[in-house]
Amino acid sequence: MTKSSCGLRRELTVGEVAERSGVAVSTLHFYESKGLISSWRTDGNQRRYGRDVLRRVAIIKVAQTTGIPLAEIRAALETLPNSRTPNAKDWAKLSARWREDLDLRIKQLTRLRDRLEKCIGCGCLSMDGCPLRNPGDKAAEQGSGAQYLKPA
Amino acid sequence: MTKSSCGLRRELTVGEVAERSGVAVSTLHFYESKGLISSWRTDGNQRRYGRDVLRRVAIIKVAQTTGIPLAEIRAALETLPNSRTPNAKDWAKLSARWREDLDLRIKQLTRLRDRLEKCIGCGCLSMDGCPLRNPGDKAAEQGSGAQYLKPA
DNA sequence: GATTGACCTCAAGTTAACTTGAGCTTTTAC
DNA sequence: GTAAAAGCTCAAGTTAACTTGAGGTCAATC
Repeated sequence: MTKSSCGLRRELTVGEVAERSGVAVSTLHFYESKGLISSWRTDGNQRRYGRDVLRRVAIIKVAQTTGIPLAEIRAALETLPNSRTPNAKDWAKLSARWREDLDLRIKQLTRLRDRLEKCIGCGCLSMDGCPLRNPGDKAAEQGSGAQYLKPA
Repeated sequence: MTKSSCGLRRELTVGEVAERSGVAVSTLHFYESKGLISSWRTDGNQRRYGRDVLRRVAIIKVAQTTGIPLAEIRAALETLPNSRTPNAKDWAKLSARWREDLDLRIKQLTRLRDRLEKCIGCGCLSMDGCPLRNPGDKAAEQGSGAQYLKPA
């Protein structure tokens, strides 16, 4: 902080990124180990980040609120160019990708809500043919873990 | 199955419940251990379930698709009377409770989608004041685990 | 120049929601 | 009446997404 009063210093330390992005240092290490973000090292082996890491982290967190697992987020982030700093267009593509997911998820939840309204009071929920139980409930059928919108 | 051709036999074995509800036997054991469902035992120590367990399981699975954790689901299920078999009104109350959650969740996701649209392409995402990052992002700020709609 | 705070690595712990497995008992079916 | 199928218990394993801890280094400060 004292090192330079220039607000546009290029490199960020892990602590700075943590503070500005609101995630723990350990989480940043973790994300890096998972390939979600990247850094380079100083002579003393300390991580340094480019400013776009802040946006990446922001995106990661936003995507997570929709229920998208890190693996999916990682895959999406990999579509960003890593030879150059991603520009507005690159981010917009990502945005579009998730917008679809979000739209789908919203649609699913809305349908679910309407069915809930219709079905829960009646007897059909325990029957095989209940619209609440059956189509659209595929995700729930598949074993463990948190469900989320399917990649496609 | 052969024991009685009467479709309305009261008691269900764990295997029957598993088959009809689409969850594994181990999952039913697990739910029971977590207090989400209950059963009584035969002389031979085997579980027997009332028919309403099917509805409970259905409800559990439906609630899970919205991202509600089992602990929350359990709490909601506890509002059901356990002295008697829940009736339509009881289930309707549950329905209402989750309907609110669903509405909220849908609203959140919709807002998120709109913000994503507006923000991701521009530079604000990396800034503290970005509407995408800040209000409504409380859930994401709080450490680990899958985020979901807050109980209230 | 020494102390203190920020970093580093790597292993292990944590929570949710289950699944798998071992070893043993009950039922059902032929 | 016996063998296979279905159950039971309890412990341990699994995945995701992190956190915590131990033990050691780097760097900014008085």
